[in-house]
Amino acid sequence: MKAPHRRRGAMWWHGKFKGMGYRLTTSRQAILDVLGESSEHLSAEDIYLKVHRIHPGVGLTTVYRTLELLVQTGLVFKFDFGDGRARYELSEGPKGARHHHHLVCTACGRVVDYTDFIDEEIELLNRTEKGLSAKYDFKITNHLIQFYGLCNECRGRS
Amino acid sequence: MKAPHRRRGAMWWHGKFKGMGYRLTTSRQAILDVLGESSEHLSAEDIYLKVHRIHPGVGLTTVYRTLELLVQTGLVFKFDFGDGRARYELSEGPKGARHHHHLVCTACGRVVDYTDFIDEEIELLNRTEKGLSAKYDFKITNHLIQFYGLCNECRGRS
DNA sequence: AATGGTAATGGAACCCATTACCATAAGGAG
DNA sequence: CTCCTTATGGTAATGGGTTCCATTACCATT
Ligand SMILES: [Mn+2]
Ligand SMILES: [Mn+2]
Ligand SMILES: [Zn+2]
Ligand SMILES: [Zn+2]
Repeated sequence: MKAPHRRRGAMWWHGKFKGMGYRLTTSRQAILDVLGESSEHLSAEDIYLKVHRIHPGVGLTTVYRTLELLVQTGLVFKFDFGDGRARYELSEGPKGARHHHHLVCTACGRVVDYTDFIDEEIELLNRTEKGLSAKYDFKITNHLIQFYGLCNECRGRS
Repeated sequence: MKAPHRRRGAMWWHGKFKGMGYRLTTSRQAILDVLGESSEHLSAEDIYLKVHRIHPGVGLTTVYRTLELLVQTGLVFKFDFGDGRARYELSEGPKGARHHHHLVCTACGRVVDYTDFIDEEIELLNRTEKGLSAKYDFKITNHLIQFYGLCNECRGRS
């Protein structure tokens, strides 16, 4: 049941984490694990509940604190899809192959990950980032791209 | 003081609004005016206060309701820059020349509008939107692009 | 093993932007 | 003017997210 190859994945945080002077505690491990295992867009409470099933001692406050920390260090992305809560996603797995953008249905809230067309996007993004960095003297570290519209189902009724 | 050329601008909502069966009331006018006159990223309360100076009768609730309506009809964009409140911006003036993207400093919250490099972006966006529409059967109506980083000032201290 | 200082934690109190209510005031068609 | 729908404002409630503070876990030294 427990995918054994996860063990490998569990390692790659270690470096980045302790490297920045933070402790890799059980709670933090647990939260990272939950994020690593899920392919959905989890809210803080979602994560809290999942973590809670295995580590009932972990409090919601710690989840919030840890998430903030993870976002700060760049390990996790924080999104706002318009329902009142923030959503979190591991920024990328051991192999940096998870980067993607989002497609959001403004009617039902459905969110679709997509990685198609990224090649061209990446190319342009890099150029744009470079240009913007220079012109506005910003050190750009990240970007957010989301498309909004109506999914097939929600379009199915005038 | 009152820019008289605004009169012209005030007209173009009329159509879209009444066309959709909504009344163009004084409150709504006032809110649209405030949005049209400001070049900043106003929060609901910002708008409320500005409107309040001229129309003390307008309540905060109405501001929220109106903003939601305006967002729904596409007249206004709603943004989340990471401070706890939503920000609103007229989607575009009479001449559709205001569309822009954002550059956000993750340290101090500064937000910069930019319209440079948009040409290429638009080109790619259109292609991407077309592709995504087809592949995921989404009717794409809008997009959001933001770059995150550190502004010159915030970078000025390790 | 005992000690001491710092980082981390949990639970409850709190904050505050946004919503839900509900009673009242317009707007407008006939 | 009358009836009916839409819009409004004030206030109470909601609910994610934070702050506080007393308690623990961690780690390096005596
Ligand atoms: Mn995603
Ligand atoms: Mn802007
Ligand atoms: Zn939908
Ligand atoms: Zn800054």
